[in-house]
Amino acid sequence: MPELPEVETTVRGLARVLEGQRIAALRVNRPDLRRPFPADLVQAMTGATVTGLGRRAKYGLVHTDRARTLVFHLGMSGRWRIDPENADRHDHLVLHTVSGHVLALNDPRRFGSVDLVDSPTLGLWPPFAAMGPEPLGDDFTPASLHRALAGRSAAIKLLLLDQRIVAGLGNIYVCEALHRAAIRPTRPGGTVSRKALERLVPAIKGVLAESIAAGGSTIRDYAQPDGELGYFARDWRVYGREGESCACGGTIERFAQGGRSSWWCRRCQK
DNA sequence: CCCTCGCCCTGCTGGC
DNA sequence: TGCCAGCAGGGCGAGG
Repeated sequence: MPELPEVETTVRGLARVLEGQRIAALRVNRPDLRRPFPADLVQAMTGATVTGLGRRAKYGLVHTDRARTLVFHLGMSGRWRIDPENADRHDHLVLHTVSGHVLALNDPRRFGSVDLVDSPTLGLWPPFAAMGPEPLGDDFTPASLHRALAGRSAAIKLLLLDQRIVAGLGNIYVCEALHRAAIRPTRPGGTVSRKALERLVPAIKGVLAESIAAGGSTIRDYAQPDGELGYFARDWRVYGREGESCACGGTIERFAQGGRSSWWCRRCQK
C-alpha cells in the first residue's frame, strides 16, 4: 500500500469532496478484498453524512453521523478515484454523494480492506489496539523509540516496519530514513545508540513530512485520488536506486531482508 | 514474548 | 513477439 504519506494525501483529497456530504448510494462490485466487506455496509452507510476524514497509521477513517466509522486500508495497490471518467474493473466499492460526486475504491491486488468500526471505541479495534505511536506525533521521540527497541535483537529495518513499534512506516520510508540517519539496516534494534536515535527520529519525521508536502510518492499504480501525481519519488535517495551513486560517493546496494528488498549505502550507513 | 517465514492477489517488467 | 520468472508500497498466522 501506499504508506503513511500516500494515505495522508488520499485522506486530504477525499476530504475536499466528502466532508459534510451525504452519501446517496453505495455500490459494491466485489465485496472480498483482504477480508469480506461488512455484510451491512450498504445499509449502514446509505444516507449517512460524512462528518470528517482522518488517518491512523496507514488506515483512512471516514467519520459519519452514524455510530460507526468506515475504516479503509489501501493494501499494496489501493487508491480512491474521484469522479472517474470511466468505470474500471477494479473499482470494488463506489460511493455517490448527494452533491453528485463519485468515489471509487480501486484495488487491483485486493490486499486492501473496508471495515465499519464502532466510533467511540475505535482505538480498541484489534488492528489499532496494539499499535505504536504515530511517527509524526509528539509522543514519538528518541526516548520512546529507545524504550521500544530495548532488548530487541531483530534488525532495525524490520523493527521499524513493525506497526507496534511505530505505526505508519513501510518499506520506502524506512529505507530512506535509515539512510538519512546513517544507520545500517541490519543493525540489531537494541544496539542502535541513543545518539543514532537522535538522528533517526528526526529523519523519519522529516522524510514523511517532505513526502506529504510533495503529495506523496508516485509508485506504479499509485496516484492521488484526483489523478494528480505525487512527486516525492524523485527525492528518494536509496529506494530503488541499486547501483547508483550515493551522495557520499559510495554505491547503493540492494539485499533481501525479511523477504523484502532493502536499499542502503555501506559507505555512510554504519 | 520474540523471530522468521510464507502466503494472500494481480499486474508489470525484464530477460530469454 | 511470446512466455515466464521475479518483483511490487502490507499484514497476518503458523511454527520454532
